[in-house]
Amino acid sequence: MTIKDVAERAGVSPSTVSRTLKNSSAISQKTKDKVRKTMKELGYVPNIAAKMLASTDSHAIGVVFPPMIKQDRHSQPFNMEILTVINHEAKKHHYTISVVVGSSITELEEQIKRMYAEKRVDGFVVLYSMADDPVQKFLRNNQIPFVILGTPVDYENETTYVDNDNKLMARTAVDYLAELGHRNILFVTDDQTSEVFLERYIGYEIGMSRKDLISHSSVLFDQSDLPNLQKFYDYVQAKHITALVVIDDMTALKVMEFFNCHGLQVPDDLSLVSFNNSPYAHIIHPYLTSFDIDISSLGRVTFERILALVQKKAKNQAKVLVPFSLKKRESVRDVRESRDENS
Amino acid sequence: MTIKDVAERAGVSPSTVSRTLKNSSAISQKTKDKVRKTMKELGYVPNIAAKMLASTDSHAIGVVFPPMIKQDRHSQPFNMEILTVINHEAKKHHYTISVVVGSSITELEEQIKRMYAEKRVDGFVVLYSMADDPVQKFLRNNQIPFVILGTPVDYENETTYVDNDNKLMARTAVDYLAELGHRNILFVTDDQTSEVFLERYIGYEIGMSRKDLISHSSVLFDQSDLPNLQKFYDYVQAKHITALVVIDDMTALKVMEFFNCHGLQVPDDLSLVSFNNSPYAHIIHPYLTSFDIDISSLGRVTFERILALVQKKAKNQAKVLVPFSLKKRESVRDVRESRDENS
DNA sequence: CTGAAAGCGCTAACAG
DNA sequence: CTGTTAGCGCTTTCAG
Repeated sequence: MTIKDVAERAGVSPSTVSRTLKNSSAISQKTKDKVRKTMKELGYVPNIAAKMLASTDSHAIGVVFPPMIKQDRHSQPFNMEILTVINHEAKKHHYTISVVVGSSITELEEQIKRMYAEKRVDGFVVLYSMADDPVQKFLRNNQIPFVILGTPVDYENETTYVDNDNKLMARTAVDYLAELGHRNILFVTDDQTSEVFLERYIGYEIGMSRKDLISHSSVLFDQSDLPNLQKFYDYVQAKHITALVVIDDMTALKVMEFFNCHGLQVPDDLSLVSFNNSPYAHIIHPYLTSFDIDISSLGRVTFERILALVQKKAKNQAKVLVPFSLKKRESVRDVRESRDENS
Repeated sequence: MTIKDVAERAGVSPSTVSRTLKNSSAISQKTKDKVRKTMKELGYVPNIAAKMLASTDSHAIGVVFPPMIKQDRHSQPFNMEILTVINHEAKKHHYTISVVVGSSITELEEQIKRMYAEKRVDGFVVLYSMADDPVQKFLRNNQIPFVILGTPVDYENETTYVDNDNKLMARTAVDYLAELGHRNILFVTDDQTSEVFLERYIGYEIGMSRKDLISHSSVLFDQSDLPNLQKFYDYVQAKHITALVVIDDMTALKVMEFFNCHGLQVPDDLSLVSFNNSPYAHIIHPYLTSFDIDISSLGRVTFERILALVQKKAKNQAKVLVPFSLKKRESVRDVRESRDENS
């Protein structure tokens, strides 16, 4: 089943068939219809290899996952969800998704280089962002189309990216907590290097200062680091912390568990808001108050952008911020009443 | 950078370079060395499209995920972990992984058909197994190489698959619980249609009958189905159930939470063993006693099999059972002492 | 053991 | 608006 067979059967030349495939405006509607009909009849499907060879584009996009350094990374439902959405969009446009996964940046880098050299993909979607990322550097230096799902650290004005407004989210978290009477609020994370942490932390700081509250350093929550855990606990007690903003739902769960073991209950003693609104938010009570980051939109827009780039329908840069929403559930308590009692 | 450039520079013909690439035995070692050296010098990377077109194989494998019907499916760390492992193996052999994900079987089917028609992949790895799966049927009918990660429902003797011995795992769970004095044991699942459920449930039944214990019907745990939840609770009370075997860690967590809300504690009132030993097993106390299914081996073996199939180095059928191990943690209690007291 | 040459199926000037 | 033709880079007979 080749283009030739179709051409012959339809009584036209191969190039006409090819043009019909691309829906070229240089072909009359009548001919197109005829050709399309015989394509259907013959069950013709274009051979990708030939198309790639002749046109040097592959109709495939590489999706680069963050390095799976810690086992925990695997458990972030985000990865699978975004893959599903992106793939769904890709399918609509007859694109295929190839993946780049690895346990180290180096591994990712090697794979990307090979994929690019082999011309297997037309461009990449990068699902993470961090400072001095060799992957990003390589893509940029070689002018390979890519879009970041996240906020770039460098070259922000030269790279296309889509993200939520992380700063605003964190500010919103602080505002919400402050409204309910919380004044001593802490930011907790499981990683202090990622750009998303940085953005959210800054948002927290801004939010705090706007409310004339003093912001604290972020605390790194690592289940295996007992001494620090102890310090964290003491700090919460000493500073009369009543609320925590936590980097993601899974970490929030762990934090909750930690305090629970030490006699502090969420939300009675400690309120908690986290990010992502993943399935983790509904597993155990209290269900988590969490920001919905709208993964569907993130994925859809991301694919639209990379498509525009590889098809050169877009100039080189664009940034898109996808709206979020706060899902209010059980992990936050209104502490105003106690204040009223005292006053 | 084409094969021609290399040929010219090395003073040989393009076909010699091509043969060197395939490490053909018809080329002298000396020539190979020379050619390889100049390939290095020139940084030559073969063009996949050309290779595909000429040889009709793509050096790519499609990985088919289970239909993401419920949001929860996204949260199974298994998917991401296995993808990482398979991709790692693929990389070693210079293969690329393309994914097939979707929210329905139909979506998966469409994608597979297209990928195959376009000759984008040489074969597939299917990460699930269920009765009357159109995907499997399509692959089988068209003689497309594929291996199932899981146990096939039909045509077991004609299809290559790799899995843990699910029956034996469930039996082992029962044995372990029985050893510690449990006699009334229930099997809990969140899905009664998958083959893995069936296998494990049968294993449970066998285990029970071997110990002369009466096995119960499996209970379907659905957080949103309150009436059934109530029946479940009553049943546990009425039958003096002391231990649960639960289909996976995430469900186990939910079950634990459910009983906790109703005043039954794990492991004091109820012991619990689950499957997969995923990160969920360590999030909150009591940490889960769970079967480690050795995802690394599963992934590695699976890729080996599909590679053998697409390279026709294997006959059409093989089954591999990967060993498992039981990680004993906090969710199971030894109840023998109380029995001793009574006797 | 090595080279020459004929494609693989499609695209994209270039003509008409 | 449509056909002709020359490749894209690699594989693979067929000769030698």
